[in-house]
Order: sequence, then structure tokens, then C-alpha cells
Amino acid sequence: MDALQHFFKESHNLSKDDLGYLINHFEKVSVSKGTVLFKQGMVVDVVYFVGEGVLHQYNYNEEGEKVTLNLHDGPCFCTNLESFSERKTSQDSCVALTDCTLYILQKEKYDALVNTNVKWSNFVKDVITKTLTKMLNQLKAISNKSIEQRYLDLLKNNPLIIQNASIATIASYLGTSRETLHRIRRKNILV
Amino acid sequence: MDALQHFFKESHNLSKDDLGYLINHFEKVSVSKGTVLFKQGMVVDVVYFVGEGVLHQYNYNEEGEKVTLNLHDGPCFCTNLESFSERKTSQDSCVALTDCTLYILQKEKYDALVNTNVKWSNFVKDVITKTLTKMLNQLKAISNKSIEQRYLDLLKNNPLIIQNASIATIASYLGTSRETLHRIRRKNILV
DNA sequence: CAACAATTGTGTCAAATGACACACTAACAA
DNA sequence: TTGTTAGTGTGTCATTTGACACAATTGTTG
Repeated sequence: MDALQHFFKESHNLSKDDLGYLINHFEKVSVSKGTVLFKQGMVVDVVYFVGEGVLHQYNYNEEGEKVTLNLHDGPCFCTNLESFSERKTSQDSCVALTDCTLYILQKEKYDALVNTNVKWSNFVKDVITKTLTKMLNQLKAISNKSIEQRYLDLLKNNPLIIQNASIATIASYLGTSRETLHRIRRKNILV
Repeated sequence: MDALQHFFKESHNLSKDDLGYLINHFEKVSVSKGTVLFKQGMVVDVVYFVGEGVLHQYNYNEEGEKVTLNLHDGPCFCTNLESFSERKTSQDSCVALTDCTLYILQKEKYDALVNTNVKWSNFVKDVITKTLTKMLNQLKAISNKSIEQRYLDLLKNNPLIIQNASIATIASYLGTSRETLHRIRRKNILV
């Protein structure tokens, strides 16, 4: 439970007992590269916490092209939130690009946690609030950056993503074409 | 309290009593065009619910250019979430582009609500979850659309935004230049 | 009304991009 | 080994875009 404990210790103040209580809701698993974590058409009834490894979340647009929605590089959460919280079928799929250490939170355990008492409900509320805040800040940051700068940032901050995702996947993630990303790569070959 | 009641009735199941209890946390105000709702440097200690009207949320990038973060067209919530939830100073500002009917939720009232009991804490958690879900879906939708399509969607779904924001503001919101948006406008003059 | 500022409309041009075509390489199976 | 497949590297070209410059229009203020 190492990575998970570390994450909650860093991001939220919890007593030792509370931390133990929380961690008990998760189940640690190791999955190998290529494992499908969820797939288009199913209801995603778990939240994954990625301890180590890289996940690829994607769907297909009207033209049938694969569109990368997210490249998760632990430590972070990964799920299809709408599917999880409203029990809808997912339009996204998620596959492990590397061997991964994951911590699984089942929907029933999640529901039990948020109904324990007001403290735990507020704790989950705060985790979700932080997730939303983080996403808003990322969007702000992105809006001021060129594709090239975003690629260089990724190279610096998330080298595992660069090493394990194909150039086409990264291009789709950055919202550009494979060829343009290749030009950027060639130009920055020394970096 | 019309627009606010209507919003919560539509989006969440609440008994009459619960709806009344919730609504009591808000204060209805009318503001005129040009009113500053919050400003860079201050701590945003309220959440606004926009009943009617258009708000412009923006900040400045490193080059000192105004960047539009959001154009809020009621009914919707508007705040700086990070500033509100963590009492940090805001880097964003927010101005009314039209006369507006707003419903203000003070931070103290918010804190009181989420600490009432597990039911209300979970209610707020669900509102935030829905907000996050909605944003993720918008991002998905945007990633498949051209600037032109997004402009036409805005014209169709949020005509008040088109009517009240300048072409430069809308261009910034869509992530393009004033000139390019003008080309799109000229091309679709008949629409 | 005149003067001024702010916004919008427009043309030109260099640069960036996407689409297409195809060669090259690596990994893997038969 | 050979063939196959997926992924990557590369060149060409039409199109789109952003930047710049400036005209036209609108709105505001004295």
C-alpha cells in the first residue's frame, strides 16, 4: 500500500487510524502491459489509483479514429467518472501501456466510505474538488502553450509517457498530427 | 429564487423542505453590466450561481495578454474554485458582460451546509462530481471539433455570449486569433 | 457637433500545419 | 530464412493560420 499511503499523506492530513481505515477500502493489484482495465460498452464500477505505470485512456470519434483522452502516469486516479458515478455505460476504453501497480476501489466500498459519516463524505468531496481544481489549472496552463512546449514539458515531467506511448498516441493526446509531432521531435533531437 | 430553484429541481431530486433549506443558503442579487465580481489578487470567498446574464472570466498570460478562461451563460455556477476551496488569492478576474441575476453562496454558508450532516455533504459532493463530469464531456466534445464548428455551436446554443462578448474575447475563448474568427464569421454570414 | 477611443473589417504575406505518399526499421510469426 | 505487421522517418504540396498594417465603423465624451 506504499504509493497509495504516500499519496494521501502528502495531499491530505489524516491521522494514522484514519489513513488505515481509508487504505482498507482499496485492493492492491499488479497488472501486465496490455491489460484492459475497462472497455467501451461496460459500466466502470471501480476507481483505479495508479501507483506505478502508464495507462492509455481513449475512445473513437465519428470518423472511427482513436482519440487519446488521457495518458495517466502514476501517482494519480483513473476511472470514467460519469460511468462510475451514474452507472452509465462507458464510451472510453483504458489499457495499460506498461506493467502497473494499481489500487482498486470498488463502487460498493466507495459508497460505504461516503456514507460512513460527514467527515469521510467531506474527505471524498475534497479529493474530488482537488481533482477538479487541478484539471482547471492544467487547462489554464495548456491554453498558453504551443504543442511544442507541451511536448517538451511532457518529456521533462512524464518521461515514462514518452517512452511507452507511440508517437501517434502522443500526437493525438496533444491534439496534433503524427507528422507535426515528428517535426517537433526532429527539431529538438538534442534536448 | 426562481432560476436557482429550477436548476436544483431539474438536476437533483430534493424534497420541498430540502429545497427550501438549500435555497436559504443563497442570497439573490442583481448586478449591472460592467460589475466586477472578483478580481486578480483577492480571495474569492463566494460561489456565484448565474441565473440570467453573461459573465467573463479571464486572466493575463506572461506576455500580458488577456486570456478568456470562461464565458458563463446562466444557468451555471461561477467561482474560482481553487481560491474558494483553499483560500488562495485568485489569478482570475470576472466581470459581468450584461445585467445579471445572481445568487450568492458565501463560504461560511457553504461550510455550514457541508457540515450539516452526511446527506448534505454528499449532496455537495454530487454537485461537484456532476460539474467535473460535465467538464470532461465538454473537453471530449471539443477535441473533435474545429474552431469553426465550435463557433457555430456557440452561436446556436449560447447566442447571448455571441451578442455580448467582443469578437476578440470570443476568439480568445475559442483559442484563435481575432482575424481568424472574423474569417469564420464572414464565411458563415448567412447562418 | 467634433474629437477621440474602441471595435470591427480587410488585404498581404510568411510560417505552420495536415494530408498524402512512400521508404525504412524493428519485432515477431510461420 | 522469409513474410508480415506496426511503427517511425521523410519529402511534397495545398490549406490554414497568425501577425502586421491600415481602413471603416461605432461609441463615447467634452
